[in-house]
Amino acid sequence: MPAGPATARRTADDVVDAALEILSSHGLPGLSMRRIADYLDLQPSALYWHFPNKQSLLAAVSQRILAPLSDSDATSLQQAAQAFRDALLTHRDGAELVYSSYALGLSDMPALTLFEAAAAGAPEAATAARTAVHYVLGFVFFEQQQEFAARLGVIDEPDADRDAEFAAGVALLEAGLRPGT
Amino acid sequence: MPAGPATARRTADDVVDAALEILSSHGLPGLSMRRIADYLDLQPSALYWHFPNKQSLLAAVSQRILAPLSDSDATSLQQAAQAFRDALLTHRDGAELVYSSYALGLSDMPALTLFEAAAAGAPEAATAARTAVHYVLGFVFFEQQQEFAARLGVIDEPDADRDAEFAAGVALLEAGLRPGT
DNA sequence: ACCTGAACACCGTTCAAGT
DNA sequence: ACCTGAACACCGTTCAAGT
Repeated sequence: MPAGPATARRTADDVVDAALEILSSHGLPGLSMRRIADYLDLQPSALYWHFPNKQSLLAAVSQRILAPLSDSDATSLQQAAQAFRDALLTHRDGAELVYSSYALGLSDMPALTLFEAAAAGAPEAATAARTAVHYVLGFVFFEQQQEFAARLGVIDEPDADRDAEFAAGVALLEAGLRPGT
Repeated sequence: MPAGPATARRTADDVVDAALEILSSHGLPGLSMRRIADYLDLQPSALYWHFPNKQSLLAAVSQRILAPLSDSDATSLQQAAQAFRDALLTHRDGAELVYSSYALGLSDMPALTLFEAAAAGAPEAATAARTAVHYVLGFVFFEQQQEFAARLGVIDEPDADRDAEFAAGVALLEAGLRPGT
């Protein structure tokens, strides 16, 4: 039973770990196959044994970012939206990465079922769930791009009341769901 | 007064024209500086006389995509959202391009003022306008990515009732604005 | 089963130099 | 004022070959 770095072979999960690390440190534009390989002391071509291409690697990263949503016990749209946003904010550029993978049909969207459950009973539950997904993804994407721009000094300051602004948008959706209240 | 292609110098507007042409034919991933230069019979480096970098060129493209909104006479959220979506759908990957430029703070967002005007009077007009911008941008981004995936055969068919689904989301926002109706 | 090495066809950007 | 030519430091992906 040999040991040591010479036999330290990697799994697909190790690759996703490395990608998440690089995502947080360099952002989505800096998340290259070559950088992931470097981080794992591998040649870039080695990654193509674990994943057929970069998109499917990114889809696996997306799934991992959204994994915490499985443990969510949200019972209202507000709680579900907050849990979704928290998961996206955990890694730099999380919203953009998740959004692309989802739109390409390469990963499913656990937030959708969470939202549907939270809106259950309302006549427009399905529409509200989809609308909420777009809203949260869009809001956080915007939020994270602003963080990046602020770091570069391109724009002045990140908005102070982002939590309140986020909640206000969700409240509007909730109000639309219960027209008589 | 010399004539002919030897003196056919280009303006920044010509560059934006070329970029829009390439966006529609090759999509955002295919919109490279080198391809734009090729299209204009220029060296890639020539573009850097007209724009300091690719991001600012993209911001100019974004402004042109949104230009039709200035002529809009929308008086309801529904009308404003429809005009916004139409502008984004006019060019392939329009939503993604506009979204990034906007989030980076490189271009302003005419749809915001359009939405605010349409929601004027309601207590949550400002929040509704921002929420609607995220919703429309997110919806169309998703829609255009699905078109791309469908073209590749990755997913089966584009959703049939996208117009109705889009309108339903907007209706939900409008209902949230008028809680007693 | 998992990886190396080398290659292919690309990128954005800079900068001296031309006209 | 507007552009060329050449270079720099990158990309994703393929594929034969190694262990």
